[in-house]
Amino acid sequence: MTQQRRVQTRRPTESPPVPYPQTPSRPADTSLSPAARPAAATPETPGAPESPGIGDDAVMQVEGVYIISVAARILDMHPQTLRKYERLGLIRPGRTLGMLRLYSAEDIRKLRLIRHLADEMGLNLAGVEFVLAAVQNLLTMRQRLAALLGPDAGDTVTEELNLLFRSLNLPVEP
Amino acid sequence: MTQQRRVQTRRPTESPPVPYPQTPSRPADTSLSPAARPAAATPETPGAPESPGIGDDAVMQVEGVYIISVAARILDMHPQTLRKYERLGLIRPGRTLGMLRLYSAEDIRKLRLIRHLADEMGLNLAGVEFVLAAVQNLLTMRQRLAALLGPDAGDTVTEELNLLFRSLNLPVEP
DNA sequence: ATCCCTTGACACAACCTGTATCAAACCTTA
DNA sequence: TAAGGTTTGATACAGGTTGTGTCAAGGGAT
Repeated sequence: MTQQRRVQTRRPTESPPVPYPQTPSRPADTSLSPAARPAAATPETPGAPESPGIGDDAVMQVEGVYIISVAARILDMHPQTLRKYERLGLIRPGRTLGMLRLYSAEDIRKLRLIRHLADEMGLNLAGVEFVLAAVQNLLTMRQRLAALLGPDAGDTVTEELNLLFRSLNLPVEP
Repeated sequence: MTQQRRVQTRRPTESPPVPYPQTPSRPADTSLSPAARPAAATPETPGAPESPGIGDDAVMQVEGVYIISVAARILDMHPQTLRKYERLGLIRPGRTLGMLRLYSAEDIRKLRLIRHLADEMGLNLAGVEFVLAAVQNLLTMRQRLAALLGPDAGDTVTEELNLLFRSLNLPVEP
C-alpha cells in the first residue's frame, strides 16, 4: 500500500501564531549607542561579565553588551550559529552604527535557553521557536493572572508556574 | 578559530524530566479485551468512528478502538510511523491477547496533536515529546489551581489557559 | 488450507543543522 | 597612509534525523 504522506517541505521559520494579549516589552530594541563595546580582542576571561572603564563618557551603560565574538566565547557557541539564529528570527541583537551585532545580557540569557533546548533536549529550531513563544506567553499569562486575581491568588499561580517550569527543566527565572 | 562545539549525539528519547505533581490518570492502560476490533479490512469510510454490531457479546465497548491499519487510515499516517512513535514512547496503544496494537480514541486525539506539531509546525520528535509533556503538565496545573483557588478564580485560570492554548495553535480541548 | 493482516527489523532518500570557507568592508593601531 | 584583525553576508558541506519502503515470519478468520 503506497500512502505517500503530505510532502509539504517544513517551514520552521514562521512568526509565533496568535500573539497572545501582550504587554509592550522592549524599549524599541536595536540601535544602541556605539560606545559600549568591551574588548573585542581579548581571548582570556571568557566569564567576565563586564570590563568597566572603557568608554564611559556620557553613555549610561545599562547592562553588559557584547560583540559577536565575545558573546560566542561566553556562550561557547560558534559565531555562525548566532548569526543563523538571528537570520531565523530566534534572537534580535542590537546593532552599532556600523552594523555590528551587540548582544545584551538578556540576549545571552535567551541564547542559553536556546542552547539548552537544542543541545541538551534535542529540539530542532522549529521546536525552539515554539517553546520560546510558549514561555513568553506563559510569563505574560502569569502577569495577567496576578493582575486579575489579586496578590494572594497571584502568588499561588506564580508558585505553580515556577513548579511547572522546574518540572520541564526550563532555566527561566521570574 | 576552530571551536568544535559539543558533539554529543542527540538523545531525543528521554523520559519527560521531573514529572510534576501528577494525579493518577489512566485506569492502567493497555491490555484491553481482544473482542472489539471493528473491520480490519474495509478500505472505505475512513472517517466512520465505529462499526457497531461486531462482537458485542459481553464486552463493554468503552470507546472506539482501532487496529493499526484502521488507525493509520483514519489519521492518514503510515502504520510504520505509528509503530515508530510507540517505539520512541510518544504513545502507548493497548494490545490484544495476540499482541495486536489497539488505538483508542484518546490515542487518536494524541496522534492528531503529534501530527500537527510535527507536520504543520515542523517540530522534530524531541520537540513533540517536550510539548506533549508540557501540555500534560499544564492541564494538571490547571486542575490543581482550580482546586487550590476555588471555582471562581479557577474559571479565570481556565479561561487564560484556554487563551494560551489557542495562541499556540494547540488543538487541546478541556 | 488460503488469504489478509500484523510484527519486527533493516535500509534509504530527503531534509535539517552546525560549521567551514570566502571576498568585501570596517575599525584600530602603527 | 598602510597593516592587521574582525565582522558581515553568502555559499557549501558532512553528519544526524525522519518518514517511508521492503522483507520474512507468524496469527486469525473464513
